[in-house]
Amino acid sequence: MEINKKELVETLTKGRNSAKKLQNLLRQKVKDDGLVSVDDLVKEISQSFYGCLSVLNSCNSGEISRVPVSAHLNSACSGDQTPEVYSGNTGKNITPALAQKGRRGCYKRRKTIDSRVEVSKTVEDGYAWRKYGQKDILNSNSPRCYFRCTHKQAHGCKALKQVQMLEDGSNKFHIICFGQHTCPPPNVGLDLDGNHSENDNLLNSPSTITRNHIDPSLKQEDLSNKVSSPALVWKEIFLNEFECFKNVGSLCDISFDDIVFS
DNA sequence: TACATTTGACCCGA
DNA sequence: TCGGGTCAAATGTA
Repeated sequence: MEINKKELVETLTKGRNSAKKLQNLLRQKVKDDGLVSVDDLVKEISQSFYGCLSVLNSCNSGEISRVPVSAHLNSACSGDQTPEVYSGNTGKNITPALAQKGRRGCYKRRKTIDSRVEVSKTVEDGYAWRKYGQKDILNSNSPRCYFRCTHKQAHGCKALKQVQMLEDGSNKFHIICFGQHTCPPPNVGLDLDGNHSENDNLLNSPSTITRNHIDPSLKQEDLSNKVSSPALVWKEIFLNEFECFKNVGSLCDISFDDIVFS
């Protein structure tokens, strides 16, 4: 496949710089002055990453580890691609007890085409997630955990996430994301220049997914692996993104240094 | 007290 | 029919 590597690097760089602008905006509590809005920056960031993913997806070799399905550039930030989840009414009779309690498990099965799949060493992504279920999966020793955005109530955010530990000994997680976040972006306290932040609410957030949520037995081990600074969190996120791109054969000759940080 | 997690029940769809 | 996704009561935690 032929991929415009320069375009990918430029798009990633643009996204990264936009994130930095957003950080400065939010940190200084600058109100929308008409020059550039927070919403615009968030949109720009999302477009940058989705743009890269779309390029990769369009050249899908079958070896891609991160697959943004139905996520092309123009629709990625529309916020309306969140799948319809709950049917609420199937027309079937329900027992009085159920009618009184409200129906449970009433939903439309998610279509995988509305999902984004990734394999990552970390489960943290900066967003606050609330675990709403866990299931043992057939022929799998690792349970699958189900998360929804903590801000579902406050902001009506419909983002969902499924996390399951891989059984290949790689200590990585298979993550499936559904829908787009409509809540404010994650931690703005991250210092993109590698400095410590005054507002480190990412690591302190009780709702941030950790390995403990997937496998409580990792609790002790996880302490030693805990990221020590916001800057490292950011770097880790970026390296993870980059690792995804590197998994595509023709991109292997791009180094992380090719992404110019301003 | 408020919010998060656990866990069994319930339902859909393959 | 059964595996998987979600609900919601019970429980835990700060």
